[in-house]
Amino acid sequence: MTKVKPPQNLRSGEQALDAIDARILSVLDKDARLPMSELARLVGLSAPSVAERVRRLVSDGVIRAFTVDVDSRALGYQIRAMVRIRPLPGKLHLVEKLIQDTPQFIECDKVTGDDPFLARLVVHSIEEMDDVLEALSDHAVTSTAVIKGASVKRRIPPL
Amino acid sequence: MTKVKPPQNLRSGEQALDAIDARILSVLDKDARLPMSELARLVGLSAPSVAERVRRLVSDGVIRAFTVDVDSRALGYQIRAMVRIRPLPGKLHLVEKLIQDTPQFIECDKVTGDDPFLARLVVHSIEEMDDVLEALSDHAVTSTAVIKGASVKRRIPPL
DNA sequence: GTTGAAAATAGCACGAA
DNA sequence: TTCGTGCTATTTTCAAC
Repeated sequence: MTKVKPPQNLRSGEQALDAIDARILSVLDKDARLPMSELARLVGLSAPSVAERVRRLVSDGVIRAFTVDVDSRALGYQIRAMVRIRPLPGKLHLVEKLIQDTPQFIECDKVTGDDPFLARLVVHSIEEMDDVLEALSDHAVTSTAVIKGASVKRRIPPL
Repeated sequence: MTKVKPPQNLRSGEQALDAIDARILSVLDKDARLPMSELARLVGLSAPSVAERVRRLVSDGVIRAFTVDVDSRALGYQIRAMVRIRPLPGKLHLVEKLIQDTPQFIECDKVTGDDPFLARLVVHSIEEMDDVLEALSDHAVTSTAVIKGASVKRRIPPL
């Protein structure tokens, strides 16, 4: 039996992106405020064409939003950490709500495995980190890994 | 001895953001392509004023970039996972390079603790996940937690 | 997808609070 | 300093092709 690469799994009703869409995404990923006129120049199309393509990428859900990359350190949050959170029996939903209501958790995924939550935490100081984690300690066990740096900065998936 | 809340830790030469800057960040976080004129309307200032503030936020490094939030699922990457990666002795840098050279890893933090790397993985299928993880298996031990959903979608830190 | 015109927007200089 | 006004250049949008 020959092993074959599976085809790209596209959601129903979708078209694969062509090379120009890929370039558009790549350029917008670096600077989403680029004027359509210049984006057009970069991808070798007219401005109305790229504007239409961008609109299509948005309505297709490929582009979920145009947003800003905010540097939490520039805001004084000098410590970042990834926190694995394991609620005590019966406390899953309470803990999830606590996480959501703690603004220092700027991201939290629900995952499989021993620890149902994996959250990204930003704090100004070790003391603040302790405050946040202690607030969970009656309801969950946490494992904290301080972020020392990034090997891969957020990037778009291969197109 | 009285315990006091530490002051907000600002980087040297920086000013705290005022309420209007906070609103600007909050609005741009939702739609970074908003015209300055409308952003101005939303925060109650004139267009040149907000444009100047946005420029200042960029040059101060608070806004690192304007970018797009791309939905990996809309691109066919139907499985996301967080992978903890522990290189075998002496293979730290080799493994880091392997991660960087694997485009399905769309993010990777270097963290303290038993597992030096924590990476976000997107794949089209379980088979593709196996391919990616197997490529690491000679040089590292991995622990994979499949993402079932998000409790907290990426948001900006409290201002 | 392209071109060209109209409308909206951004950028700049200057004045006011 | 920080914000507002008026002008000009650029950009976006919509039409027709």
